[in-house]
Amino acid sequence: MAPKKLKSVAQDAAPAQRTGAAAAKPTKQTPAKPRPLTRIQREKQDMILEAALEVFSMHGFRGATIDQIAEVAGMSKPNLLYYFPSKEEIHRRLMSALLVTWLAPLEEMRADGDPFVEIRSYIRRKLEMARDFPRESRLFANEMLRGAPHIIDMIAVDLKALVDEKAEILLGWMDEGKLSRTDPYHLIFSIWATTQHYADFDVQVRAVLGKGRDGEGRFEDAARYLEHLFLFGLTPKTKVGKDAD
Amino acid sequence: MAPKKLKSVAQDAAPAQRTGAAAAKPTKQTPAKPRPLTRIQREKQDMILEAALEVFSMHGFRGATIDQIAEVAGMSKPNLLYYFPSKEEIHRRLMSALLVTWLAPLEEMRADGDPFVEIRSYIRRKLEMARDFPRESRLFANEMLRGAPHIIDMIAVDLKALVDEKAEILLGWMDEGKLSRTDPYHLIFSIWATTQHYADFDVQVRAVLGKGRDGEGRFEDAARYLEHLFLFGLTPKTKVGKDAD
DNA sequence: CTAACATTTTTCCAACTGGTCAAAAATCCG
DNA sequence: CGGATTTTTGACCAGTTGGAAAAATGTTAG
Repeated sequence: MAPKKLKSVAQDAAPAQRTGAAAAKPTKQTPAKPRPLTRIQREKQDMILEAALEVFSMHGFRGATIDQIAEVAGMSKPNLLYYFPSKEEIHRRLMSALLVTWLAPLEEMRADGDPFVEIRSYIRRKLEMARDFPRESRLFANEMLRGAPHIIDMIAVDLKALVDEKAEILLGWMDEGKLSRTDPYHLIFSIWATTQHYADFDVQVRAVLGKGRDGEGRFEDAARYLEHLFLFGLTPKTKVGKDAD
Repeated sequence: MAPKKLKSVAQDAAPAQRTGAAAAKPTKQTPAKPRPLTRIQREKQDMILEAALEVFSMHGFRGATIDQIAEVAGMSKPNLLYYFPSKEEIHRRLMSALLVTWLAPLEEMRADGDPFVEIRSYIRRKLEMARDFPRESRLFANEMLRGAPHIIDMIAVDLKALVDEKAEILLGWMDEGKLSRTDPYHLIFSIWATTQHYADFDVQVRAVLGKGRDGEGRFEDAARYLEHLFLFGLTPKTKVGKDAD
């Protein structure tokens, strides 16, 4: 229930070395002595990334400004730029951390589990993410809307591989008659779409549902509905006799 | 199949009267003599709106620039500003036209039709819109992601009213036992989510599905899958015996 | 042709943008 | 303490942004 903090994003990228052209070595990677990176540095970087998440997720990359991010992070623009070399770099860091987080729930789907249990808990995990990390969801959506310029590669490689793998599992279940036969890819798409909708289109959901039944109640309604939609939609005809509530 | 042009958006807003403070009357509306608006003016305005749709739908309001819109529209920035007083106004026009278009498919859902036929064709209409008007879908999504600052009122009033009405219809069908009993609001949300996903997350869908099966095939797969998902998920237990396909 | 009008282009501007830099201020550490 | 280092700040810059003015160029009716 309590939104556990996402794994800290910071890892290296020491403050911009300003001493001469020291760090200017265009060796692409500069792993020569990553310099431990003090606790304060990590904290500040996290504050910046947190603020950047807030701003990027609302306005997209181009619509966000460094000043705005700096203000939300509670520091001056030059100070922020002391910790990150550029706006792009902040975004990059945010995106690569996000991708890991975003793929995790699907990775957990196990071939040796019960199909319905696996799918149900996958849906629930995704729905929880939409509830607990709406900004991450919007950040992702913003990137997608723009054609995913910064992550298209990872999408086309890592994500595709993962989905291929899970689609195979789903197909296996269908072959065994444990699952109604449909397109496993579009099945996954529909889980993504329906769950993330509650984060990305939150305003609309709120406005349409009105005041009553907010927060947790809303979430439970959505969870119950989606469960109904997917499970009964996927129940193979042979097992249909089951009369659940 | 051929994406029929959306209704022309232009309606009034004559070229910015520059003669003195003529049009400066801050009376909010300036309907005093709308001036017929020549064919050429309407064409130019449409070109601008078309270009603006292209740009706004990719970069969001803040991320889009007038220069960019002007370039896409094939004219200079001041020339564009001759037809529209400001960037905001262009966006406003685009949004209000969009809302009408966006609500239309749901309005067609009739209480006196067959539930499954009605829902099926609603899904198909929405899916066709995602295919034929992806930019409109993304424009809408972009606005939602930012909290819908420009259309929250219409969402909370007109859209809500429409959804309330249709939810009532769905509830009626459920009462009559023609539809499995679930939350009608979340049902509508899930239709929106699953169909618009194909426009908004097109890059991802493409990347995951890979080269093969693009365009029409893709669309048909999605349509077939969604039909399966929703219809079987909504089939009341009493009618379940039907062994399709 | 020409006056009245519609359209387009050129020039300009103030505010904002991402980003730099040197100096000041904090902090660390022996 | 005092020097070295890290962090923060203020001034600054070149390019971009939304937009205004006005001059220049059509266009059209009489």
